[in-house]
Amino acid sequence: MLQVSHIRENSEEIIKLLAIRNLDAKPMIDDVLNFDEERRQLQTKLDTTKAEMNSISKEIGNLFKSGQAEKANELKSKTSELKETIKTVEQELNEKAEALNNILYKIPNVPNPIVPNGNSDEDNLETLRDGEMPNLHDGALPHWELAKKYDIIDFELGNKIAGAGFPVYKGKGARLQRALIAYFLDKNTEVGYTEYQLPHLVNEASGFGTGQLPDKEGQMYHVTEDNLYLIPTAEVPGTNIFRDIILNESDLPIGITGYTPCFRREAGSYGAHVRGLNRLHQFDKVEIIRVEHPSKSYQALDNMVSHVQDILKELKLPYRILRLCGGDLTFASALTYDFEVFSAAQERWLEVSSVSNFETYQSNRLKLRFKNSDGKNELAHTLNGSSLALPRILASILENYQTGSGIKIPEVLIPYTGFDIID
RNA sequence: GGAGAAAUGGCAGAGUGGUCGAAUGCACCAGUCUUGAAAACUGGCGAGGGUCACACCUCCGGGGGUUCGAAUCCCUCUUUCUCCGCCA
Repeated sequence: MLQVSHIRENSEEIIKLLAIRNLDAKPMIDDVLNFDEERRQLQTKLDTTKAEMNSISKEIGNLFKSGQAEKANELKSKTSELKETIKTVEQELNEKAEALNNILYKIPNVPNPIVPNGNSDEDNLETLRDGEMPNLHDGALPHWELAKKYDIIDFELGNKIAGAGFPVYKGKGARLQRALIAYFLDKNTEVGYTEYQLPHLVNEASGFGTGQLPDKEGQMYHVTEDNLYLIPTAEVPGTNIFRDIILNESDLPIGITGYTPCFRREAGSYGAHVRGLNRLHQFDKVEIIRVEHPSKSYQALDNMVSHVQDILKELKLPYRILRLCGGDLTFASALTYDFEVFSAAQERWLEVSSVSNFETYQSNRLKLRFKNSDGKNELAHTLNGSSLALPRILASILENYQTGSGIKIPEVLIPYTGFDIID
């Protein structure tokens, strides 16, 4: 969420930038400013009343000590009115603060000025296209048919065991999946990310910390018995490592990586049950997360982009990078680059990674701060990205690397798979 | 799952109704000394709100209560530790 103090000082600019998201933020910002003003007035009133109460209490204590019980009891009778005032003002204050928060939760992050205008994914700005388009042989198949032909992914079996969107990987398919995970983790740790194994379920506080709650509650699987949520991405447990802590400036930058399965209900989403691996309820992903000094976060974002780029180059997959437009930008992000890989047999681009800078939007809610050179506590910037998401990478490898005699394995993966062809 | 104990600042650890936002030690920061470092000495050192800045208010695991007054008493929840049971 945005900081109230920041809104107070930059309301005009914020409204202007939020317009990039096609959002008329003026009414909400005005509400914030009004509620904040009222909140502070109530706070002052409460504080002075409490101060009065405190000084009377102190006096009573002194009177008792000096044996003037009668006087003390006289004073006591004065306090009941103050108590009443404190109670009612406190309640008003809580209501006001809650109203303020409820609006703040609804205001998305302020986009970076370079975010292009636009309504949908069609307006995203392609910033780079690279890699060779494969020349497929006649009779090339989409990955779901390849999966069947070589018996490496069983969608029906997953359907039987759990439901649609829970594929079962078998034999070389399972091994390729494991190879990709290991390869991605190695690539990430090579450039300095620390590997973590994280919980796959998180509590309510963590869901709030990264903003899945209260808004997107319906998108997560909820274990009601224990009030835990299955993670939709490693971002949730990974970023919550840093909830409620104050770092030293010298601790920055921090980079972590982790593999986790991701669980998504995809409730109400368009094409929830599209074919093959394109959209699943459970999938694997290796994530990178960074905590950065505010002055360096955009440099870090560039770094992450070129890192993901390196991996796609090594895998020799044709890809493009998109700078997401205002209409396609996720709620908490200030700037996002999406990576899409061209899947030759489907003849379409598939999103395989999304790399974002959240600036202080997450850290404000997380209370993730560092002590800056002035000795003041300052919110750090958080960033994250997939490096990378498995299913669509797998799909594009299967499709792009298919030949008449089997599916070749990208060279960099052979040490991980132990075989060089699926046939 | 059963029985017991505990939760205080970055860490350790005092504090059982008022003078406690909290002793002390360690860690950390600044300075003196030193060629430099260490040691020693001096000073500083939790967070949030509020203010131009002060004042002032809040926070001793979370929530509620008793009281003029709560870190301290009561209720409740959570977590941790020990023992027993079960178990990959």
